[in-house]
Amino acid sequence: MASTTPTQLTSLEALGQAAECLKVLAHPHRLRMLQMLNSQQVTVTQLAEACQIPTPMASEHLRLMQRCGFLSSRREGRKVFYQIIEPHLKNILQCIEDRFGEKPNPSHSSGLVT
Amino acid sequence: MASTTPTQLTSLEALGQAAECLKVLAHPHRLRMLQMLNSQQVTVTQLAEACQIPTPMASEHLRLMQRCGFLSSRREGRKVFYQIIEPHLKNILQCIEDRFGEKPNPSHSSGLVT
DNA sequence: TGAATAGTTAGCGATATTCCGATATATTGA
DNA sequence: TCAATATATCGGAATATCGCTAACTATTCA
Repeated sequence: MASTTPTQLTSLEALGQAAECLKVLAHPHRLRMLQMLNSQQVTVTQLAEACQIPTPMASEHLRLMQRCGFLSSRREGRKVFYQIIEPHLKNILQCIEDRFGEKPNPSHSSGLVT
Repeated sequence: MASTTPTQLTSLEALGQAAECLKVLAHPHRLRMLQMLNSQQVTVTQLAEACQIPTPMASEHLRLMQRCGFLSSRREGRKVFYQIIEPHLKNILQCIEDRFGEKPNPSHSSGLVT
């Protein structure tokens, strides 16, 4: 029988997966890493520096994001490059930037502010 | 000494706020509540039922979402109605549904997939 | 006023996250 | 092989979150 699932809601199971992913997203350092990986190719050390954290922590964050399917990694010499492989991530990052990104240059803003 | 802030990244401070909000989003019951509130007007009890949780927990989730600016509430008799007031939320919910929502009936989908 | 309905708040144990220092692995080059 | 660089993993302490039950407040109506 299971739940009634009144309208056409997403199943709680799927929402559970979504929540897991959002939980991974929900960290300032991981967000910054993704933002960087979204536009450039950077090393783990560079990511760590950009977040002002020790390298091991950067590595941990990256592993977490790899585990949940956001990233893949590739080694080149002694450096490791991570890249975004989850296609929807860019969209979500864009949403987040729309909401939280500073607009230092609101020249021709579309003015959809409150 | 001081970070370089290489490109035009969102500040860690802003990303911290974003992370807070994402943390609030990152829960299956809260996601379902938002999904319902996005399309209908429902009571706390109805939200609790849809999530299959006791009313007090639903109330807690709603309070949390209200605190972080997602929702506002309005009393009508003995019922309380919550509504989404964060304008960007719909966008983000849409992104989440695009990624995690089952497509049981892709009849006249707008097909804006990659 | 008193009972019923609708929501909220409080307290608490179990579990999960976060961050850190220390240690380990992999690669390069002298 | 040894040292240096780049990244990864481990163990643990502090903290936060989750889910629950019980008790409380607000509103309606008989």
